[in-house]
Amino acid sequence: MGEKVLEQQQLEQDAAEIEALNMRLSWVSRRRMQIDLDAYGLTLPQYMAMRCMQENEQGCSMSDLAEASHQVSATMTGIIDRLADRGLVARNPDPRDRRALRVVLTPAGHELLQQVAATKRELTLKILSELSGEERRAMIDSTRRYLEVMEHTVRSA
Amino acid sequence: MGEKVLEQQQLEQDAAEIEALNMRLSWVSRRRMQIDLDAYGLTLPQYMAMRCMQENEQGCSMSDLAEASHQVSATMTGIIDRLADRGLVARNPDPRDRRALRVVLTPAGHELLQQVAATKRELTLKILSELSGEERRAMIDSTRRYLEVMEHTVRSA
DNA sequence: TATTGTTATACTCTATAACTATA
DNA sequence: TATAGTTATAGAGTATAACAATA
Repeated sequence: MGEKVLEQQQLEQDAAEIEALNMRLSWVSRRRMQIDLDAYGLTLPQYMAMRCMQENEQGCSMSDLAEASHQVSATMTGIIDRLADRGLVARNPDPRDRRALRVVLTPAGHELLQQVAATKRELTLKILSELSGEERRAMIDSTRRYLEVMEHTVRSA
Repeated sequence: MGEKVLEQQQLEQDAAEIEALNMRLSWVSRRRMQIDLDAYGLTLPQYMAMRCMQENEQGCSMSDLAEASHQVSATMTGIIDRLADRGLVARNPDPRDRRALRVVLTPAGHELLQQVAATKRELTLKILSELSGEERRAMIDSTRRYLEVMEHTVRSA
């Protein structure tokens, strides 16, 4: 009975720990984002859609938006309806394809996203101020590494 | 112009990086949990409620369950209704207080949770097998540290 | 024929307000 | 009077299936 058995035990123990931490992290980070967005009357799917438009100056098709948030396009219709009702986004025709749309942020939409960003930045800086520079780097590196493997398994699922 | 300015720039840059990573992590870990649960026809709120009962042998009151998932009790009624319809949980009377309930897992509920745990464990081990023991420890430590500060800011929000 | 997007429908989660039964 | 839980109601997100317009 050797190192291999001990190694396996350690692996199982780490797995249990990772699972517990991940469940809490999943909850708390979702909760944290929702708190940030509540103040602006935005839901998470709405924010995700707006961020997608922010990164594409020429706008996004409904299919683009659906794919970016891993949803079917029928779901996206309702989300964009509600954002459009509030004047945060607009459905423009696609000059290249008369079936498609170019959904874009309105000036009000851009303005709102900037306010959200400022709020989030303030809270992030508050968190980070409790950590040393080294701790921050360690956190960033291991989070990135963790994401890599996580995203790999989600994609292949 | 000295170290302080450079430090501040580094802090801002780290903040931007943390925010981007956190958003992806929030999404991917939620997605990952949902994939695991889909196979068993469970939603995330249902699973959270069942886990709460699993950790309390004598059962949970509706208020306990609501508080644990940060929801109002009226929301919990619907979630427990659906679990009870499937025979996974049961509403028992509380002998101490005739207003209250002791919601418990049925044998079928326990059985299902064990199947879910096995599935999750298998995937977790697959992820961890791609990392060295040192990498795993680093990940666990920094995730725990990250959670600490995150949970602190969520609680105080 | 295939694709883009919407409509119709149904289910789950979420919250608020009104209510019943008990403490 | 206060608390535990449900019901009624409304709105948001999610998916599937059927559909219109266009490619």
